[in-house]
Amino acid sequence: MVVTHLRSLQALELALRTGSLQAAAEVLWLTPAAVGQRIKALEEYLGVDLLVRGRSGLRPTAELSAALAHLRTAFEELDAAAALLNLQRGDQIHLAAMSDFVELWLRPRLRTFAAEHPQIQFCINGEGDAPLRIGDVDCEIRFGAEQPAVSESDLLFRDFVLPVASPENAHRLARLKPSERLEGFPLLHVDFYRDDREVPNWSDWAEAHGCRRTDPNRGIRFQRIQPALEAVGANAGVALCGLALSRESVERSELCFPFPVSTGRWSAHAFRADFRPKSVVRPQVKAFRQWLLAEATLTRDWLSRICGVSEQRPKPSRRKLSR
Amino acid sequence: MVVTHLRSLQALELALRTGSLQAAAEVLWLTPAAVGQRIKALEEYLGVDLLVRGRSGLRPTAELSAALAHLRTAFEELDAAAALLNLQRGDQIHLAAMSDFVELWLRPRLRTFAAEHPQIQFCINGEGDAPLRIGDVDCEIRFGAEQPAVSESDLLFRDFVLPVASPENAHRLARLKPSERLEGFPLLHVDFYRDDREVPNWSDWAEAHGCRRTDPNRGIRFQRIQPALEAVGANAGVALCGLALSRESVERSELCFPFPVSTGRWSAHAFRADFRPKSVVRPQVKAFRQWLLAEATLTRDWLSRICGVSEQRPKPSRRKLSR
DNA sequence: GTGGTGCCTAAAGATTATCTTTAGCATCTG
DNA sequence: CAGATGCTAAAGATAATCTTTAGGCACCAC
Repeated sequence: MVVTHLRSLQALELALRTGSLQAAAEVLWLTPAAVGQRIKALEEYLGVDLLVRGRSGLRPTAELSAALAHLRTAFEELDAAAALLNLQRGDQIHLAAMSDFVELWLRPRLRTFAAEHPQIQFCINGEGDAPLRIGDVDCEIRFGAEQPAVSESDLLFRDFVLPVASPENAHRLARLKPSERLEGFPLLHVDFYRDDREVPNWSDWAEAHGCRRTDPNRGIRFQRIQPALEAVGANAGVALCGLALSRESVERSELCFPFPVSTGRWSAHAFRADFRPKSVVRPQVKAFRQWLLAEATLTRDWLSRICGVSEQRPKPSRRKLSR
Repeated sequence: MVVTHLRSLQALELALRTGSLQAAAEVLWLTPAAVGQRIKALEEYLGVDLLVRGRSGLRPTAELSAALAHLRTAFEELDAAAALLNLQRGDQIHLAAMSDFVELWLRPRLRTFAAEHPQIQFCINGEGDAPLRIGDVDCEIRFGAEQPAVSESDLLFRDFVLPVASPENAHRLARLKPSERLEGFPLLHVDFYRDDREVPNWSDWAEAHGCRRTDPNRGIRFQRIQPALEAVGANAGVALCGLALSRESVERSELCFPFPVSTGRWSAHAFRADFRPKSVVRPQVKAFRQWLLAEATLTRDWLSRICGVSEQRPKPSRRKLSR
């Protein structure tokens, strides 16, 4: 009187709807083998074959076809109920990330991930496809020091900070002797890196590289990277800023280096992703994390190439990221 | 996009339909605690209460009530599909048992079990509520020796064999000296016990108890107990037959003992129930087994009282029979 | 043919989910 | 107030379920 093998029935219906065990497996976030097992378990229980596995898709057997219509509507109804209950929450990933990171780095790259996983919805800092659910962040991305207390913390990349300018300004500065370039030139201050012990402010930098400048700490201050870069682009001055989030601008030569790359410094802090342990078991989150680390590696490698000096590699906190 | 927590949703819907976790637990063949856990797991996943546990039944919360209609139809459809797939097989118990045992002992007693478990259907020797499925017997009941190879074999009870007669004949015989009672009196032979080394035939019995009788092995022979007892009841003669299946006849004095009970013998063989290992895990089968053993114990105890001599107790093959 | 690819299956072991058990608490009832 | 009834909590046991890895089979291109 009570239906058993609910998961088997679900796999069965989905396999027929999608046309293959593989496709069903993808939707169910399982391996194809698992889907086959689900179905086989039911077939063995009933002692009857339910699915004809042929080339060019799957077909229901005669025994099944009578019941198939009921199965379809049943799972349609369940989908409807699930939608009302917001049960598809599993497909939603909630991020909290600094807006610089989101706007400059994450959002442009996220398109590739979204293309591969159309059903996954994001809620980033409370906005996005997925509705906001307070206190329910799956992953927080920050720029800071290691926090040993946070178990599932991935180091994405450190930043590489050096003077940057617009092409015009860089060209203008290039005509001056390095030691004279800053004198009288407007300096932009990015407070984003203020707490990083390795990142110099203009005063430190000028002194370290024998560059003359009066009142090196005066000038416009920016809390965030993006407005600072915009100011740089608007020829407002030269900024001491990290490149990690600006690969595209650098590659399009919108952002230039008025001083040798060797005058730059790796940050002590790094962009890090902290995953909630409870979230990290979800296959959707696993997939996102895997993708995030892969993208971060690309950025890290690019940075290393740019600055000519390999960043000290972080000890990779190896964790199973498989499905 | 794919519904998770199917079992939780099932428990939820069922709890609301039946009005209590307990009732739902019974239908699901679970403990109430398990049903509560299922529902709670979903509530915790969603971060929302779904069920108001109040006195006088359960109520859905506002969050749930919108989805409830969909859940209902979903599980109705699943029930329909399950019916077509014969998925309710779990509620069917298939028995193979000697017809004597079925007709004389099991069938009258089975009413009490059926009353407690209305949803369970039986298929006994191919007949009954449940459709026949060959090669799919959950339990076989036989009269025979222990078979060590059969793991899940329960000893129900041994038989106690002694001369039995109808009230009339018993009364008639009582007027003769014990040693003369059989001479000229028709003897009925029950071949049911033929292979049992402990059960005497009339020849053995007559000799053992100093009872004169010419040609003690002649007379009508019966393969089964029931026809033999019917013949006894029809005053066809006196039979050497076991009592285990005949409690009701004895208690209604339809079956009498023309000789002292001390002339009876316990059978070496016993009525045994062999459960298929695969079946014995099913809660329905567990429930039946438990009931069967309890009923068997009643019969064994009654037999012991009747014959005044305690049967040697079988070593109880202790196995977990709990839900 | 021959090798490659896509898709399903098999077997094993690992990992979870799920259940039972036992105890506890609150509410209702006599 | 004692006793029932019904839900909940925590722990441990059990069983379902998944991943992994390997292998088979059909199809297809070369």
